[in-house]
Amino acid sequence: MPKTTPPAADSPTPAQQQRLQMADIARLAGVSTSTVSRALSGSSLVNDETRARIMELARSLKYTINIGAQNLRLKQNRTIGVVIPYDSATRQHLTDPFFLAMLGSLADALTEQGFDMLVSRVDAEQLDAAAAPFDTGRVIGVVLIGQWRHHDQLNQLAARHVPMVVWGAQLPQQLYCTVGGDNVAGGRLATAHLLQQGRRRIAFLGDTGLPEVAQRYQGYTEALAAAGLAPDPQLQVDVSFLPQGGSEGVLELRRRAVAFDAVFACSDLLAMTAMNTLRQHGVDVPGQVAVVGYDDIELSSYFHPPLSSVRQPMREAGRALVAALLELTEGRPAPSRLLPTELVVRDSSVAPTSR
Amino acid sequence: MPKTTPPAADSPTPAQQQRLQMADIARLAGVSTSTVSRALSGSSLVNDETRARIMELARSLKYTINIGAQNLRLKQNRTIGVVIPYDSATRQHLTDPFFLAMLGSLADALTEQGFDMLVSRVDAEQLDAAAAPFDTGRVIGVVLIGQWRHHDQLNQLAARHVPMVVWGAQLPQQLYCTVGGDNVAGGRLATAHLLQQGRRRIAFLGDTGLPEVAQRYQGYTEALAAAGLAPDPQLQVDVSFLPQGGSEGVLELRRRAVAFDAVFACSDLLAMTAMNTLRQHGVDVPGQVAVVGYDDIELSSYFHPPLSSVRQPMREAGRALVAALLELTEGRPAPSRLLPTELVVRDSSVAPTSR
DNA sequence: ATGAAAGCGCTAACAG
DNA sequence: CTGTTAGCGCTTTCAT
Repeated sequence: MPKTTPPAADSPTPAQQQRLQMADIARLAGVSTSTVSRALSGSSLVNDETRARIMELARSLKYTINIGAQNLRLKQNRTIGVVIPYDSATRQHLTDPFFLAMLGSLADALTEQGFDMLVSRVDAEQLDAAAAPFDTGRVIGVVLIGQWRHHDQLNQLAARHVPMVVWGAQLPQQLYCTVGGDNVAGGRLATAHLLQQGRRRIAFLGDTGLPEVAQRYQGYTEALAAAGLAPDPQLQVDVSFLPQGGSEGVLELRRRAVAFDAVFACSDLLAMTAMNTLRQHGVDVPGQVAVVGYDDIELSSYFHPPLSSVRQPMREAGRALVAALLELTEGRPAPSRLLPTELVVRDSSVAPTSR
Repeated sequence: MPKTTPPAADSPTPAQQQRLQMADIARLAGVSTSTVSRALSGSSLVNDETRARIMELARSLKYTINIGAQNLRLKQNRTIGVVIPYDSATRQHLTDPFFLAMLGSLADALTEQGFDMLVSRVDAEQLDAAAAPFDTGRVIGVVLIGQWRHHDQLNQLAARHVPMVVWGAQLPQQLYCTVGGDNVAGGRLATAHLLQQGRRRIAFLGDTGLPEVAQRYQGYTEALAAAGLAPDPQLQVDVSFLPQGGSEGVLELRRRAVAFDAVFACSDLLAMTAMNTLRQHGVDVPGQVAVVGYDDIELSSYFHPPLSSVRQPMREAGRALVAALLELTEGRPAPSRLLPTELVVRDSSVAPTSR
């Protein structure tokens, strides 16, 4: 008769609920742990009847294999890390809805693929910390949302062979894999649209020190050039992605006493606060100044007036990031990807007369 | 002379970068793994010089202890699960900024405490799936964001001794720990404020089938009662938390042909879409109808008109959820907590005349 | 078809 | 102070 000692009747560590483990199931089923292991993994090496019995037992006792031990033995892991850098200067707290939407999209894509998501935040000034969950073996790779100004640090991580894919812009001499929206096209679309609305003095709100913004600015200049216009440096303002950036941008433009009849902002949040500030100064949107934002966050369509915006394909973004990362973890190269952007035209950029 | 075989020069599994491990460091330092283990954990049992040498070696080689193996040996774990249920019917995709803000707040609180965050999404109709990361030993406890209508399922989880704390309302006969805003007070504050603005016909937008909403409604009726008014059922509309809910609510009120001079919406998103729909119907906000929302998401202050809202203390919420969960994982009881709410008054609820 | 035994990478007695 | 040994919970040869 097998011993039927209840699973470790002592309670030494309060944290340790004496969890059921494979040995317990084995004892209860009157077989060895090998058999239980095989049965639970659906091995054909085990008698059908035995397997059924074991599985039933496990299910009724709500036994589940300890993934940590399994991972150790199998040298496998199905967790990937998602790292959201924060700007240490502004201590920006994950505030832009776009980042959050990306997080949701990643969560969905990972769930689809049967992966777990370990989320962490790191100081953007110390991006190498992003590799910590990988170095400690917690995750098999890392998705980094946002490259900021840290191209070099990212290259270093890549050189260390940390499987990593970054949401951001493709840059020259880049050792890491990026997935990002087509920022040049996005900038071009927005600007061309504003030009088409008859606007000629289009202000650009965004910090061109950031790669993604720089590319949008390039698209902006391209569209201007195509219309035979030269960009006026006075119309470009380096503002941060913090919400109040939109307000500051508009104020700066007024300080410069530069005339403008449109604003292209590099995020919807910026566009919204810019619109508010314009309104406070008695400027009609879109009558006097047309506005286009970027990202097309959900709220944009509910804003007043509804905000025109450049949409990035979020669902696709999450999938592409995950797909690329999985390639890398398999040891295969992952080419960077550029996702298409589209312009969503709403009231903020279309003067009533031209509608 | 110690053998200096390079760490497993073969590359069998492409997924397996041959990671550096403790034995390698030990060999390189000419000591045993025990000594390395002790040195790295800062044990005083090891010679200062030896420890320094080992640590230097580890650092220069970027060696980090494999957490999985360490956890297994130590039977410890510093990962907690954050589960975001989604409504399977509407397939609502993590869309409300409030949930996202909560996620950020939790990330911060967990980082502060040196815990990792494993995020997963589960179908709200099968909330028992929320326990999976715990059952498999991946996490030591779970924070559930939102209780929806699944009080009973949550009770079952608690009965199974899954360490879990839920963001939501305190309910009678509840076996699990909740942390939540004081919904009754929130409802009371908002309603009292609207009454004070001279409004008497205050519509309530929110599905009272949800515990949190029911409590806000109770606060609403209490405030009405304090003013000697009885709630008019015609003024309450069960709308979902989806953004379009606000619009549907307003349309329903018009269909009922019921007069109202204020709207209290159970989320800011609802309030915003309600305001848009009112405007589309030529109703002035706040002139004819004053509006108050709930959650005070960041965008509310940038909306037009800026939205009055009941604020929940997000930073505190994350901290409280984490603190309660850690208590539970330590085997101590964790009492449910009610966090204070406050009303943030902005233009949407204050008619220009009364300003 | 099943069990015994070894070992994934680490730590903690127990000896020296 | 340091090394040897055993074992965390699991999977997998290798026998039987």
